[in-house]
Amino acid sequence: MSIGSQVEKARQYCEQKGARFTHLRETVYALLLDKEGAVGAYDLLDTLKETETNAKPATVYRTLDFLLEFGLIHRLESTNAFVACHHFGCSHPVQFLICDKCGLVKEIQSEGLQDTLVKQAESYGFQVSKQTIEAHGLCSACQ
Amino acid sequence: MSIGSQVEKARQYCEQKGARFTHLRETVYALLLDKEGAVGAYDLLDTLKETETNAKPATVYRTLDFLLEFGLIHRLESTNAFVACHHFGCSHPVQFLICDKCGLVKEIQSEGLQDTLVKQAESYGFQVSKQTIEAHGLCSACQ
DNA sequence: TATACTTCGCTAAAATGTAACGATAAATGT
DNA sequence: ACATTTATCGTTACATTTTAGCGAAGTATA
Ligand SMILES: [Zn+2]
Ligand SMILES: [Zn+2]
Ligand SMILES: [Zn+2]
Ligand SMILES: [Zn+2]
Repeated sequence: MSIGSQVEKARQYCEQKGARFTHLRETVYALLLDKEGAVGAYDLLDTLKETETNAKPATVYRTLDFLLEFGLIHRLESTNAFVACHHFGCSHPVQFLICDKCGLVKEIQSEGLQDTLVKQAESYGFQVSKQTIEAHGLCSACQ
Repeated sequence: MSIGSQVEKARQYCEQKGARFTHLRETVYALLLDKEGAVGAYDLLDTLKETETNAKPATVYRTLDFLLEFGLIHRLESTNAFVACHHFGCSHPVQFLICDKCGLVKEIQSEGLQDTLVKQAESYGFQVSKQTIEAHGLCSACQ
């Protein structure tokens, strides 16, 4: 799906939920969609400055917070970076394959993985509310 | 196992590998063993300063780097915190259950979980070298 | 318009993490 | 014992990542 139509989908999703998909939010989301991999907040800030000349760290973090809250993007804990989600709306477990050579980030949804984790946790009496699964390695192109 | 004997086990493990288990390293490892949960680097620094008056951020991070390298501790990516490993030596996948209420961190080793992730990754042609699995939620005592 | 609410620009600072360099201290070879 | 090498430590300074606070500007609602 093209970036443009993905952005439109995001706009409709936000407005349907009563949230404003402002120019900043649209711009940042589009920037992230434009990448194969994840982008750090300050790299994002540098890019953003090209069009939004008065962008500051707080600008980026506030915008990222919004996008995170509405599930339009995810945060990679192992690299302090952010990546666009292409299928927001459907609540889904978040699992990533991260290539340490080319930076590619592949978001997967393995129900099996999710189930295995939740079952393991239950066997310890533990109730899972949010999981972080990030596998680092090499993508097929980089091996 | 008591903290003392766990520290001794660590000392022997390090020396057997030709590494020096110095006073600083022992102290930091013991501090981490003494916690149910994970500790941030600067909290650790505050505690460390009580006995090592000239400890600085670099002191802590260098020590943590050593302990990480030898597998005596793990780093939680989702909370920027460190937790002692009680069964170093046996190479094991690293998976955590983290209670968001009381801070308890339970390290588990589910081969099934590891296998499921690796198999999923392989189906995308992806070769995993290191995985991060951290499940947040509530422990049995906190539900 | 009046009102409430959200977003934004800006400043500052907190929290987290590293690089660099010389001084000690320990291991190694003679 | 002595010199040589290596690892660790103390210190300083800096880099990176993230958040708090405040008032101005924009937006919805009545
Ligand atoms: Zn997603
Ligand atoms: Zn790659
Ligand atoms: Zn472990
Ligand atoms: Zn708990």
